[in-house]
Amino acid sequence: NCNLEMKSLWEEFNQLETEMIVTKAGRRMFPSFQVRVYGMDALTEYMMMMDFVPVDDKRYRYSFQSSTWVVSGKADPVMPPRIHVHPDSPAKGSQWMKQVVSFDRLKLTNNQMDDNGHIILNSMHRYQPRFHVLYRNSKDEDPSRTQNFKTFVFPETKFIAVTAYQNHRITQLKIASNPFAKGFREGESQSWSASSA
Amino acid sequence: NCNLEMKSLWEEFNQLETEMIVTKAGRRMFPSFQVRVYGMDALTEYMMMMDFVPVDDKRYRYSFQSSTWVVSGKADPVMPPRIHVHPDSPAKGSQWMKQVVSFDRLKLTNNQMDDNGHIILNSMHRYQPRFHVLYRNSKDEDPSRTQNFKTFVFPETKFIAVTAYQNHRITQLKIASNPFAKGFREGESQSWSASSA
DNA sequence: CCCTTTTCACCTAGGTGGTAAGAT
DNA sequence: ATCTTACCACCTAGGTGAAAAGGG
Repeated sequence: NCNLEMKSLWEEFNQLETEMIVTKAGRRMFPSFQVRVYGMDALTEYMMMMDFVPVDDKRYRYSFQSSTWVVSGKADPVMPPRIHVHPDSPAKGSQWMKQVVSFDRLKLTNNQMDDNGHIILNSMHRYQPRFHVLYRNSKDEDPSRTQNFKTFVFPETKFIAVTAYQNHRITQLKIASNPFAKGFREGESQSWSASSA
Repeated sequence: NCNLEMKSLWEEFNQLETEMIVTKAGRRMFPSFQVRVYGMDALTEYMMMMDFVPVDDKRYRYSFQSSTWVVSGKADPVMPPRIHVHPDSPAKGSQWMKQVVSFDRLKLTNNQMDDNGHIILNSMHRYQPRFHVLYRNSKDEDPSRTQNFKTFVFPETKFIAVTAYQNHRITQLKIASNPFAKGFREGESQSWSASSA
C-alpha cells in the first residue's frame, strides 16, 4: 500500500490546475512527488520508479481573458516515454518502509535531445505522474518471469507542463510554499507548514 | 586495476604528514578519496567500499617545538571498525569504469556512539585508508562462496586524525586547495589546479 | 597543559521566479 | 500573439578553518 505525502498541498495546487516548469537543463517538480509505502516484504528487494502519461491528446493554451486553460489543438508528437528509477533502487522492503520515498531530484525537461536522463515532456500538455513498485516473488527463478509491477496513481498530482507560469495564482502558491522561492515573498504573514522536507 | 586521483595533491599533503579533522557530527576528508578503475567485467556487478586501519598502535602528539609528530603513548582502545560502502553499490563494471569513483561524501567522526554510519576514528592516531572491490564470479551460485575481494592501498593517503589542525603548513595547504576554504585565502596568486572536482 | 566542542563568517553548489530578449 | 530562452538577484543547504570557550 502507499500514501501520498503533502496531499493537502497537492490538492490546493490541483484546484487551480497545477503547472510545472520545464526547461532545457531540467527543472525539479514542486511539490515534489513523495510517498510513504507500507506492507512490503522486509527482505525482498524492490525497485521504485515514476513515469508520466499524457492525460489526453490535446494541446492547451491559457486564456487570460477567462483565466482558464482551453484546448488549442491536437497533441504534439511524443517521444518514447522515459522512466525515472529512484536512485536508492534496488533496496529491501525494510529500507523503503522506514522513511518517506522522495522523488525530489527528478527533473522535467522540454529538450527532446536531453541526455541527462531527465523526463521529457511537451510544454502546454497535460500529464499524470505514475508511481511503480517492481518486485520479484523469488530470487532464484528466472527474473523475466517472476518480476511484477504494482502501479499507484494520485489524480491530484496531474499537471500542465509550461515554460513559464500562466496562472498567476499558481505562481503565488509556488512562491508561498516553495522554500527556494522565499526571495519573492512579500507579505510574510502565513506560515506554510508545507515548506519543510 | 585502479589509479588514485589527485595523486600529486595527496603526495604534497603526505610530505607534511596529512591531518584529517574528525568532529562529533562527522567531517569530510580533504582531499577526498577518488579512484579510477579499469579492467572490470562490464556486465558483472561490483560493490565498492572503504575502511581505515590503524598504521600502528601508538598515540601521537604534535611537538610545536620541533614541528614534528612524536609518540605520546600506546593506542587508545578501538571500536570494531566500520566499512563505508559507496552509495552507488551495487553497480555493473561498465558503470564504475565510465567515471571517477568518488568517496567525497564519506565522513569521519570521533563520536564512538555515532549512529549516522560515519567512520569512527580515534583522534591523534594514524590511519591508512583502504579501498575494496567486491565481486562475484557468477550470479547463480551461492553468494557466500563466490564473492571475492580485491583491496588497494595507496600509502600517500595515510593521515593522522585530529580535532583541530596542529601543523600550520597543513592548514595553509588545505586553505589553498579546498574550494570550501576559499574564504580564508589572502595572497591569491597561485592557482591550485587541484581545486575542481 | 593538551585536547575537544561550539559557534561563526565566509565560502561552494544549486534551486527559485522575474525579466527582457528571442523565436516562430 | 504566443511561447521559449538566457540571465539575474535572492534564496536554501551545507562544507571550510578561526576563535573562544570548555574539559580533564
